[in-house]
Amino acid sequence: MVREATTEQRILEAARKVFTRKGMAGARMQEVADEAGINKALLHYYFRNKEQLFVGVFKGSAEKQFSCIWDSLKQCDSLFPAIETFVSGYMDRMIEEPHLPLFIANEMNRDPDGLADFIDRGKESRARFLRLVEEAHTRGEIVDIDPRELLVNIMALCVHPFIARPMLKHIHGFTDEAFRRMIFKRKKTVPEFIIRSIRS
Amino acid sequence: MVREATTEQRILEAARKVFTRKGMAGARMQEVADEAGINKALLHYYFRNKEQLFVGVFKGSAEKQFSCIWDSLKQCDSLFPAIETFVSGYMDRMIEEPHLPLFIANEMNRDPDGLADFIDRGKESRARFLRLVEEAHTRGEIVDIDPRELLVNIMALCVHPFIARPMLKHIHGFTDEAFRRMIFKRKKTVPEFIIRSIRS
DNA sequence: TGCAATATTAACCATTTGGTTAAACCGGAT
DNA sequence: ATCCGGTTTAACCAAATGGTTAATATTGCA
Repeated sequence: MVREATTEQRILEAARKVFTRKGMAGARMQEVADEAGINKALLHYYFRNKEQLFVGVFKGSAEKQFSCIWDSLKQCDSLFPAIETFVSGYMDRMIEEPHLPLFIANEMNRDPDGLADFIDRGKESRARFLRLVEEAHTRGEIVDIDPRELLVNIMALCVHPFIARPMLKHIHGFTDEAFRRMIFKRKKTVPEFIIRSIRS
Repeated sequence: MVREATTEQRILEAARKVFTRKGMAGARMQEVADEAGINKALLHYYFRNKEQLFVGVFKGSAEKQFSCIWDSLKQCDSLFPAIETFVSGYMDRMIEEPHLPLFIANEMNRDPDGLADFIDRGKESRARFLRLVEEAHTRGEIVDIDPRELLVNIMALCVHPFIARPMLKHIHGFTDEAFRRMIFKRKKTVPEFIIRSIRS
């Protein structure tokens, strides 16, 4: 029952694999073509050039990443469950595509202005989360903390293991499976760590 | 009174600038030569090829980074001051070279096995820190937490702003100066955030 | 001074790589 | 069957890029 993908989809999927692993600078058009099982010229038939293909990949990946993360918050209307949901959803997403955070960070660093538009997805949910923090503080549930700073801290605790994965694997001698287990453990311990810190 | 640097040092310094900004894949030998103000062939005179030059840069940068961070801990013999010292030292170091964390993460991701040796610097200090955590827990000063997980959390909170810098700058509309101010603020708030969470 | 070793350069080379072109393929409408 | 548009490919091209070479400049020293 698998609808066979269109050529354009096959290309985008192959490009996603190659670009997220090697980055824009390290990726080779020939490698994308091989991965997709097509002739290199077809890449230029569907996407004018490497830049266009890259943008197609980055846009899709970044928007999916951020919408996934933020949309999970829509049901939450109190802070602590929101934090739990956010962390859990974020980590689930990154387990699916462990290379994505580093890829996005990297390319944003290379071309901040050109790519800025693609990371705006989920702005409303983000604003809503910041409001949840303020309200929780008003109700005296949490200590006084800059909501944006709290958000940075939460994202830091979620993302960092995936950014530092090769180093963690080397220092701790993690296998892929052990790394996965650590992430699963963190789905519980990270929200606990955060909430212990801010609960008043 | 500035001792004029040797050509090899000039090359390494130029290469450091280019490599840390563009990465191994994105860096161009010609650009390094231009940055150093010398002929491209000289690069191959002092360093056999791009890979060797890259290794020279990475080794120096990574070892300086990690030794800086860990050596700052040597005087501390209780946990909370150690955390304050660690965070403060880490951030000072990264303000000097904001691109380094992403560079290291990126290249470790590209060639984990080949570069693993260069990130081992400071192993003893690291072990000592883990012991400090255990002792603090034994004395009942902190809650029960996996010391390695605590360390990951601390590093996450230090490093993440530099990894996500372009995104933070875009979302929060930070200028370079505003970003610096945020980091300086975090030198105080991050240790507070951590200690609030683990103090029992 | 002059010579030998080292340092530096301009010119060049081979390969890689993004991109183009013209021809072939293929499915559907006439 | 045949024509036609969109699709796919093999072959090709020019620029970029890492690397080499042979000649020149510089330095230290006998």
